[in-house]
Amino acid sequence: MPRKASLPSDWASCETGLVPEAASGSDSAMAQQRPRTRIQRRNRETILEAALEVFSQHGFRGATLDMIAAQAGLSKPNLLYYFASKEAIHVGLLSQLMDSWLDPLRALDPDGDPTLELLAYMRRKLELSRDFPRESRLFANEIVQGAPRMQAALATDLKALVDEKSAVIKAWAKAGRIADVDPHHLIFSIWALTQHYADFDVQIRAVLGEARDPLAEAESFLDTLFTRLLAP
Amino acid sequence: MPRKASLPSDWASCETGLVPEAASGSDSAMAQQRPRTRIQRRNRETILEAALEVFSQHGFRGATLDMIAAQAGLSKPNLLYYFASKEAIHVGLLSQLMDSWLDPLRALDPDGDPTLELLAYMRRKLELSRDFPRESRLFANEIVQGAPRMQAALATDLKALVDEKSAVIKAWAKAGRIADVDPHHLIFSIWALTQHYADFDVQIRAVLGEARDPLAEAESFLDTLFTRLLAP
DNA sequence: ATTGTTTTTGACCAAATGGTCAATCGGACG
DNA sequence: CGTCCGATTGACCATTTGGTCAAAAACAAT
Repeated sequence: MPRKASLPSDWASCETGLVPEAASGSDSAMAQQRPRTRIQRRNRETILEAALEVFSQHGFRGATLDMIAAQAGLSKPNLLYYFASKEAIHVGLLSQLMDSWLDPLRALDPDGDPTLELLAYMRRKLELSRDFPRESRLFANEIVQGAPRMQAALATDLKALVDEKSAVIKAWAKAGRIADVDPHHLIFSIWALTQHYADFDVQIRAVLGEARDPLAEAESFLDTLFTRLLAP
Repeated sequence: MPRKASLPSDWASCETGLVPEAASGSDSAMAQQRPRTRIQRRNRETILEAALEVFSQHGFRGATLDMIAAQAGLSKPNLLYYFASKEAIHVGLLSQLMDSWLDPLRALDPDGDPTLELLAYMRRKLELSRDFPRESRLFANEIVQGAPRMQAALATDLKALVDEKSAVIKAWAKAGRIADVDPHHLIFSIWALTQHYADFDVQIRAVLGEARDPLAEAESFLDTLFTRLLAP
């Protein structure tokens, strides 16, 4: 697993509610879409990376175009050459993120061993907290403030996926293969417990003090927790 | 338990790291301290209440003095008559909050029944999420952004209290009265799971859809979760 | 080179925002 | 009623900030 990496991206300076990478086929008609030149792709990438750093640390309002420009090593007008507005950068980041954020849940296999599948899901989420804390905080910032730019995506895509997987979990419970717990809240608990280690990092480190590895300890603790919770 | 209430407050427009209500005894020497007139107490209260509403919804940078003034029904210069600056309001709110936030943990009784005590602690925290979601979000906002105005308090008071209670829990575990889990991470898990329902409220409601009571369901789910986790 | 297109930027702008201040208001008390 | 002091505010100010624009570089293709 990579310690520091970045997730995929796309062009669209317009509002992509949560549109995946698909539907890119036609490169013909309609104004410009998707990165054209290599330099465009590179600079958009640079800007999003810089914006992630700044937005995740200061929130949307707390971040300024100047900060992002400085972080990206570009001039402010140049940012706005690639993105229509500050908001467009933020939305770009968010929609890019949403997808990768749900992948671990998508990977939950209905045909696998219930407990192992759920534990694996928890571990994958914990890895995201370890490897992509900035993404986690960006998301947290957005949600805590009422998800002004994501509500739609939450109520449609997210809900759909969670409902689907909840049905799987419910079936497992009915079959007596795991304990009979509410699937939705089980998923919430995985989110809460794993993301907490990224979002509340400062608090956790302040309490634990130096010389401890919160994420490593978390893994074994959460392993125990969910193993006991799910035991039929 | 009150559905909507407010937590205690204090004057001090200066930075009260996290000073409790105590040490108020002398009302004599030293410049003005504490509310003098009734009207002052009332207005400071009004401002803090308004600020809580605004800060918790928009974060520190996202909130403006005009918003707070409007919410409080006061003029902007009037706000600044009662508080030295925007930051002073925020700090006032935070230090006032910290205390009430830790009360549930303080109440953990070393002489009580281990499982019942921990379950009661969890329930008390969940009640805070239900009755004081704005306070929870204010706190979350601050921590997610690196706790720029609270780090000191976290590393001293919070750590001290958590360490103290962790020792109690560890003793319970050693005595075989509860399962042998890491006390710090047990406490983290209680924080994560209970605060999640306040901080990520929009997400939870978006996923569950209307006509469900997240907090009520959470109580029985978390009851099950911690009961199973702690069973010796 | 020359021309046409894409990038880049210095100089600006209007709105928002935290904060100040002198002047006014209001009520308690003599 | 008049005085005094705390409370209130309209008008202002300096800075920040998202965003624009025309002109200058870079670059690509002929």
